[in-house]
Amino acid sequence: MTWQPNKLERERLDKLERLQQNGIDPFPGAVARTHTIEQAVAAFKVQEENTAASSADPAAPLMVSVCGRIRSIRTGGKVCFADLEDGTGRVQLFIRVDAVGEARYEMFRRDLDLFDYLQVDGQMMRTRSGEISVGVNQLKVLAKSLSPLPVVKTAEVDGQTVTYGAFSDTEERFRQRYADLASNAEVREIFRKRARTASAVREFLDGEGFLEVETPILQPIYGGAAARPFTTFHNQLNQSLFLRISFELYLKRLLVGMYDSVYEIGRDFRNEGVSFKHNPEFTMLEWYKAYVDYTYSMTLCERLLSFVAQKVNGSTQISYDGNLIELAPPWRRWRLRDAIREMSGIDYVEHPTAEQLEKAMREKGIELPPELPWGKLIEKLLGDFVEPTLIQPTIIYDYPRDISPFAKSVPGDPMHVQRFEFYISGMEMGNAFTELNDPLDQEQRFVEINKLFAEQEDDAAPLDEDYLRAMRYGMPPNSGVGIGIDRLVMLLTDRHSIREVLLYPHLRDKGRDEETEG
RNA sequence: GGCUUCGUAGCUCAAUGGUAGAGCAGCGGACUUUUAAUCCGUUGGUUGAGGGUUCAAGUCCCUCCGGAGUCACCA
Repeated sequence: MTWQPNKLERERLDKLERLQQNGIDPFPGAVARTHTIEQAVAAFKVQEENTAASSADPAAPLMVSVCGRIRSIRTGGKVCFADLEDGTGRVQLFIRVDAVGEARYEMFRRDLDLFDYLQVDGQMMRTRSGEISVGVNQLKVLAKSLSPLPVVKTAEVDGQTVTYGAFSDTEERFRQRYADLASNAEVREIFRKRARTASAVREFLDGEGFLEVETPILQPIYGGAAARPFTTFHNQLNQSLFLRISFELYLKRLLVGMYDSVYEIGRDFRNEGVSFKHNPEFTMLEWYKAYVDYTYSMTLCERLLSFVAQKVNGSTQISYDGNLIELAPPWRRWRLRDAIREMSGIDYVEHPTAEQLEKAMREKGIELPPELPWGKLIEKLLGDFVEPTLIQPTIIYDYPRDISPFAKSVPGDPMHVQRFEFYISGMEMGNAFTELNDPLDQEQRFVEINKLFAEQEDDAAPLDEDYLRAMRYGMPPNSGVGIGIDRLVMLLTDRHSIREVLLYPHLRDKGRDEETEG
């Protein structure tokens, strides 16, 4: 134990001791709660309405026992007010010395602190100013809070809620997420929405006849996306393993195994830089469905996001970064070539080699690292000129073949494949193909992509022979989609950093020196 | 990884190179319907860490740690 209590904490330790000396267990076990705070308040309102309607004899007092954390205290000589909060809401406590007795009243004033957990028994009532409260008859400490949380106060000023002293230090909020959650109710709401997002996705896909599956996170060969992996090691098997960078290849094997439609929601790991939209581990949704092509997937994406937004926020319209965004179908569909031509003035089809396209881009004054492959140049045009403008949901489709090794060609167009990405608020939200199911073509693509990588002096993903073997048994035509769930949650909660929608975003280690001391 | 910027009391923030401060919280007191409760009094600091310049450093310089932003990376 390396805890060195600060002055405030020592004060609380003293109170803890006083409670114990008075025979009070500050961390008792059993709790008899009759209502959540939300339930207690709701039941009281119902009772009030009934009483008003009947205008007969006043109803018997509504007795409740509620539990929660003390969020604020306003002490008086003979009467105290406090706010108690649990996971469902907040209610005021009205504590009179005559009701709880001198001893308990003094205990409350002297030895209880903000953020202690409390059980109170009493009747629901309204104070003179009309505030719904619990008129407390008995109170019991459930858990002493030894370290103080930030004290947040709010006030109504000109109809606006103004917050004072909110816990807002980004770093500490993420390092001590528990304190962030305890202190900031709106942060708790983010993760409720996140949970609703995941369950809405499942509800929708289950309803469409998809089967939810789980595939390996530890993989002997990684693949299915363009990313550097994390590596790890299995001691007993004496085997190097990779944390998956996508689910793609394992899910498509299941189509060979004759499941028609499968999906997985889970964690991907990519050993790359972090940014407002990148975390080393993130939650991905991928689905694959047999006998359809990417036009079907476009429709399903539109329907899925509308459904999820409706479930999570009660509307297909969302407000993000000050923009009103309509998720209901149909979304704009824009061919990649047209989008780039229109926004950048460059028609890459007229510059069909990397050398030609690079020259055209440099003539436009675009700065480029040397020797990018053709498809990467096109991605750069997309990222620089098109992506930031795509505020309303937009499906960009038909991508260059050389950066899309798992997508089927556009018939009669050797340059393009049946791939689309959809963008909302300038952010890539999903990536989809008509999946390549020709094992000979797939092998050729693997070879091509590895060659491309070799030229870039980058590590290519190892060739997955087993995946090719699976495909040789026969894979039905199909289309698959990958959607970043974290980014979707960002959209639905109007948060502009992925860290805000991850309970424990990755942060650099801090204070290692302190640990080595002990 | 590059560049920019930030790090001061438990929390939110001040402080021309010149005695480190405020509000909230805490502690003591007053108050039987308060609500950012109010009123009186009061405690609280290795200014992220280390070095340097200076008579004097929270402030200027260097290194390191951490955060944020941005660029790069992200078949």
